[in-house]
Amino acid sequence: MDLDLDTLKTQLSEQGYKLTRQRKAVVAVVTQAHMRLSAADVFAQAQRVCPDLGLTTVYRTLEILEELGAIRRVHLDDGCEGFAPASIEHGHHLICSRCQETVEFEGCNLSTLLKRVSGQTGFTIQEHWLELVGLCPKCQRKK
Amino acid sequence: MDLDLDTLKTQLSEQGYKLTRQRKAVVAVVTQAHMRLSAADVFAQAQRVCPDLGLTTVYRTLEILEELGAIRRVHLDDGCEGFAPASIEHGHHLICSRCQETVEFEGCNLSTLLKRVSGQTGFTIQEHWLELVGLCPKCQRKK
DNA sequence: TCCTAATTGAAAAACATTTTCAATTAGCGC
DNA sequence: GCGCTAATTGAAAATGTTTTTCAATTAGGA
Repeated sequence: MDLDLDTLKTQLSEQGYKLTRQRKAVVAVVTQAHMRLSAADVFAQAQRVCPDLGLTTVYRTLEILEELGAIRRVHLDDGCEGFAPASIEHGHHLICSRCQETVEFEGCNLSTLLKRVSGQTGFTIQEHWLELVGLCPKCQRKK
Repeated sequence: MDLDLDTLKTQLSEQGYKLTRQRKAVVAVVTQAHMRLSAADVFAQAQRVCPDLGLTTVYRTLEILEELGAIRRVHLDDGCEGFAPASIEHGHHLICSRCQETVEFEGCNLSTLLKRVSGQTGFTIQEHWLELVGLCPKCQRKK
C-alpha cells in the first residue's frame, strides 16, 4: 500500500504549508520509494525533477513529512538517520540488508512483553522502537 | 547486575589489547554507568581520572568494548549513537526519557512475531532492534 | 494583480566522527 | 630491571552530515 501523492499534498495544504515545486519533488520521491533513503539519496532523486533544489530544503521537508507521519526514521548501516515511507500509522519497518527494500508490518503485539518488563522494572513505558533487518525474497534468490 | 571492571580488563588482555591508563579510565566509566552516555559524556567523565586522554581514544575504546559485547549502541533523543553498559548477551535496553537511566531486560520473545512477519513477507529475518523508552520509578514520583 | 509571510538556496557554522602521523608506552624476552 | 618493538596515543586535519543565517524569491489569499 503506497503513500498517495495527492493525499499527502492535500495534507500539506491543510496544515498551512505552501505547495512549492521543491516540496512536490521531495514528496514525489518519498511516495514512490520502497526502500530506506538517506537525505542525500532523496536529494539526488528529487533534483532530477527539480534541478534548483537545495539539500537544505530536503532536510526541512523530510522533517515536515515525519511530523505528518508520512515517513519514519530508520537506521542506516553506518550510524543512523534514514527515512522510509510510512503508510501504516503504528507500523514498524522490515528492511532488506542487501537491497534496502523496506516493508511495513503492523500488529507488533508487544503488549505481553511490555507488561512484563514494566512490572519487573517499575518503569512506565512510553514508546518502543522495533526494527527488523533481513533478506528480501529477491535477494535470497540472488545469493 | 553491573559489569565487572576486572573481568573486562582481563578480557581486554586476553584479546591482545594493552591495558593503558586511558583504556582503564574509559572502562571504569562505562562499568559504573547506569545510563546511556554519548562519546562526549564518556570523554568528560574519564578525563577527570586521566587528564591526558583524547576524544579519539574514547571513540577507539568504545568500539573495542562494543566488539567485546560490554556495551551496546542505543539511540539518543536527537540523532543517534549513545552507549549503554550491556551485561546480558542478547538483552535489550529500556531507557528513562527523563534521567537517562538504562535497565537491561532479556527474553524479548519475538519468535512468534518474527515467524508471522517472515511468513507474510517472505523475508529471512537476520536481526532485530528493540528498544523501549519510558519513565523510571524515581522520575514518575518526581513528576 | 498586489502584497506579505512563508519559503528558498548558498554559504557559513556547528557537530560528530575518522584519519593521519610522529611521539610515546605497555609488556614481552632477556 | 632493561631494551626492544609493535601497539597505542593525542593533536590536528579531514570528512561527512545536519543546522543556521540571511537576503532574494515565491505561493496563494485579498
